Amino acid sequence: MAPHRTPHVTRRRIPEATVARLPVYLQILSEQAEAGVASISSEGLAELAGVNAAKVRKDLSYLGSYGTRGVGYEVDYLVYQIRRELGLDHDWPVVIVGAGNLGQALAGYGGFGERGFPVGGIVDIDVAKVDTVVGGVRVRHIDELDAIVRSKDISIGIVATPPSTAQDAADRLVRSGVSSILNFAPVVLSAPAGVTVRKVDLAVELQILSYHEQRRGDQRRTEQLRAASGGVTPIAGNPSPAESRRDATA
Amino acid sequence: MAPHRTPHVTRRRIPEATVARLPVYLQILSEQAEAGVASISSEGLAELAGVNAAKVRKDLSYLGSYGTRGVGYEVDYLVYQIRRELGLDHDWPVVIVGAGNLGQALAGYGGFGERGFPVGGIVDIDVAKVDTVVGGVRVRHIDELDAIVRSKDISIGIVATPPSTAQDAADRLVRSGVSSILNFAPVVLSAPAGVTVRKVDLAVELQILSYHEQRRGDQRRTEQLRAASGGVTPIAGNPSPAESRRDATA
DNA sequence: TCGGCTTTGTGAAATCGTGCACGAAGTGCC
DNA sequence: GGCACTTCGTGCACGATTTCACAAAGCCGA
Repeated sequence: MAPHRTPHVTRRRIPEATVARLPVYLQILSEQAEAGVASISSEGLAELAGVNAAKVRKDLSYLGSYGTRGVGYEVDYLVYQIRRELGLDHDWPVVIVGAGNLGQALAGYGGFGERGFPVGGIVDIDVAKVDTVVGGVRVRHIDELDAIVRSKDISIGIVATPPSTAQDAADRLVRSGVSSILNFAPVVLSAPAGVTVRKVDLAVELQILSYHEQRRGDQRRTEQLRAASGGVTPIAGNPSPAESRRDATA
Repeated sequence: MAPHRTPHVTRRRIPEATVARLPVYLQILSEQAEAGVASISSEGLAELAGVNAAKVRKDLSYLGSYGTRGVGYEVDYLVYQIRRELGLDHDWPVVIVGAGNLGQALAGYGGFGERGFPVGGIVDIDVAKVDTVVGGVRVRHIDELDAIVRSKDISIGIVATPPSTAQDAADRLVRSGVSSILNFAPVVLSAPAGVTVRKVDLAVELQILSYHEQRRGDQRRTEQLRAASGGVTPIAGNPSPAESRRDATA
């Protein structure tokens, strides 16, 4: 019989929206733990995370029942549970494909290693880049991708190539055995079922902001028109009633 | 009476989920236009964007009725309409706060300017960084933020500081008159109503992937157990039936 | 002009995510 | 031990989003 590592029976599936919020809670809770806070209420956590308290409770309820009524949640234990659920009880080395501007920045950005995702390798197709060192890691040729992935048992790959070669990069990653891909190239990648792909597109984020800016402009213009045309003068309402904050991802 | 610039009466509000997809369609359509494709069906666009065709039609319907039944959509016209709706008919200069690793990479990443978001300025609080040049832009001191924002009429700010100073950076941006913020720091920013905040957190993205990886591992272990315990042997089912692809943002 | 074919635009149903409201459970004071 | 108070866990209603299904519309060849 296989040794029973953790008694971690796959509990009910966690909704994607919740999964996207857990890392945020984790971040906040870690800070609180650091600051010596021992327990926190759903209200308190909600405040810090900028969400509704009921949502926090519902989210946490997917982990099981780890709160104490009348008291709140024990910070340390919550940190432990969330880390376990997210699979953060061990490191996940990542490999970066593309050592251009973005790839270098990602490799140089210490934040990954600290948070459990050390850069296990960075590769590029351009031989001129090979053997240069970025963020303490030597760039290797993309043909070595297989060897790197296998030797370090990597399952997460990061695509940081120009758009034209992104699909090729993804295909190579999949062939090497990677099953999760974080794509920074502004293209839609296709991958076989069983491989999770997430995309981060900076220009898309800015375009979404642009939409809201545009909309604000329209609104102001419309209001000015209405005011100028001598209708009922609005009595200093909120400058913008709707959306107050938005947190992305998901 | 105010001059009637565009006959752009604020049409019905576009759902946030749709707004997040429009930039992706735009990207694809621009490529198609480039390649000489004159018209495209919802089916074709859906295929390229990795979404459902009905969704594409509904999304586009929020722009008005720009398709021709039996034929499809005229690519050029669609590009024009989406750009207009997203407010991309003019540039939106941005200001970057924080000239560290990430700030430099963002400034150096040419993709912004090309897609309508030129870097109008980059500031840092550290005088040692001031006057260095990154991506063709001279770093200036954060005290000059006001002047930069006003002189270039900037409404979008990018926070690329360490987490500890991110809220301060955001506050300064708001005080300078910026009304949209893209936050790269791993903290939850608070901002007054009327200011749109979006967050991009690379570690969060990786943690979401980690969750899925973890889950896959659990599943495989469970299957092995089931198989080993001598039940009905499954006849080579899909290694992982569920999720095939996911595109991020929002 | 007509009939067959394609593809859009959109009601309606199904699904997913959010927030309220409240019973249940625990704490601490008297 | 009992009472007042706090905070969790969750059923339920509501709103947003997705998907289906199909009538309406346009194209084209006969």
